[in-house]
Amino acid sequence: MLAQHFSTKERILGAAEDLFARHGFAGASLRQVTAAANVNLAAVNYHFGSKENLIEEVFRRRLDELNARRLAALAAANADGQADLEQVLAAFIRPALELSLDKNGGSAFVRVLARAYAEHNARLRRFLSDNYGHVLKEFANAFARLLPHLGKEELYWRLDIVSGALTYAMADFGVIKRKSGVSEQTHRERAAEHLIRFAAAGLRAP
Amino acid sequence: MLAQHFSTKERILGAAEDLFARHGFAGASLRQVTAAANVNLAAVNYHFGSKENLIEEVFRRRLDELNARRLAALAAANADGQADLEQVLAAFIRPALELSLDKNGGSAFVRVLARAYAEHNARLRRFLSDNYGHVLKEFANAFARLLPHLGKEELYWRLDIVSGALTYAMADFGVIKRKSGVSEQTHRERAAEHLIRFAAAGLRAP
DNA sequence: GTATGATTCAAACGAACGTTTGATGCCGCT
DNA sequence: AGCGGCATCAAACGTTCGTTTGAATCATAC
Repeated sequence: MLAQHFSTKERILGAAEDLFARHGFAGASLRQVTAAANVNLAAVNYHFGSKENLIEEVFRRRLDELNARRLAALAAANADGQADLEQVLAAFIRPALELSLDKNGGSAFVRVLARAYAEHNARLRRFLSDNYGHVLKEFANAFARLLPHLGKEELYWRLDIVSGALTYAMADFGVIKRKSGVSEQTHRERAAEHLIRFAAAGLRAP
Repeated sequence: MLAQHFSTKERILGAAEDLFARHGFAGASLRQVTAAANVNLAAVNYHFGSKENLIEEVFRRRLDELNARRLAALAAANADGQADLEQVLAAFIRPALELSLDKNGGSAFVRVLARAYAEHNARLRRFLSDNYGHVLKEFANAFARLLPHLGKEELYWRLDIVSGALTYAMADFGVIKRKSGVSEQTHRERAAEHLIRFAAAGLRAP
């Protein structure tokens, strides 16, 4: 399945990402994963220790970069004076879009991320909040500065709605189907544009 | 677990709904379900034929009523003259809210519904589109009349975002935690209010 | 009261699961 | 050449999975 010039660990991570996206964490077996990765069944427990650890590594591999990109984009937006709402939204949304366009399984990962929300699994939520928490805080602060008329609770509600819409849209759960003449890249870029416009108006609501 | 005065079928459906919400379709076993329902393991295959059929029945039981309520609310909103955007949004969102407040597992079901989106399972998607399709069409028409400045494609994108945000918010995936002084009912009603305000502004965006 | 059909039951089916084992291959070292 | 360690391998571990079976139990009708 995956090219031979990737290491065993990388091939497992890639195959796991793809199969977790398609069948869920419980629904994808290590036998399916190792078969798709063209490695021995025992390799998962040798390199990762357990299936649970493998799941966490699938997240860590992508989230580290996603978080870094989001913070960098936010810093860049703030660098030239006060950023406007659309710029901050873009700093949050565009890195997720770019990730979803990554050649090596990025589009699978955004769907895995959406599944993580559906799993109320305590260990996974804790892991994600440890890796995500400070990023969300930074963005909440940026939004609070731009929307001073909103109370703190009101703001949190709206940001929650935004991340829900983002998760759902990037994971392609909706009914909108990509038209045959439109490339996957263009399709997702349009999704991001619509999302930013919609979210900006929603956040500005009185 | 479930009260004894419910029939075997109903007890299975209730327990399945709860466990599917908590562990997913693959993650919840029929042994867990039948133990929680206090029925024999073989009862699932006797009454439903298979696990897949049981999953579909879990959906059918709730969706029939959810769809009927949404259409009734839409008709009522249109009855007294032209409904405004908030009324049509409420006709879509409030029935989902009421369902989530249902004493007998409604809040579990909205989470099951969110899982259904994450599963790209072809059979399940087909089943849902068969049972959901005409309702979404009706609402799309109502929104189109209220937002004539939006092109058809633009409108569909935005409705997709709205249903994503709704699914996510009702399933309680976000970081917003219910405050200790606030009842579950109040918490969800506030979520619906925020959602309607946010979505109305987003849909009206130029 | 007994025959009939629907339901429930304990037990078992083969298949698939995550994990472990111990042997074998491979590579850089002295 | 021989050693030491990582890495890979086929095979097996015990457990759990969805499903099936055939007997026991229940309710209803005559």
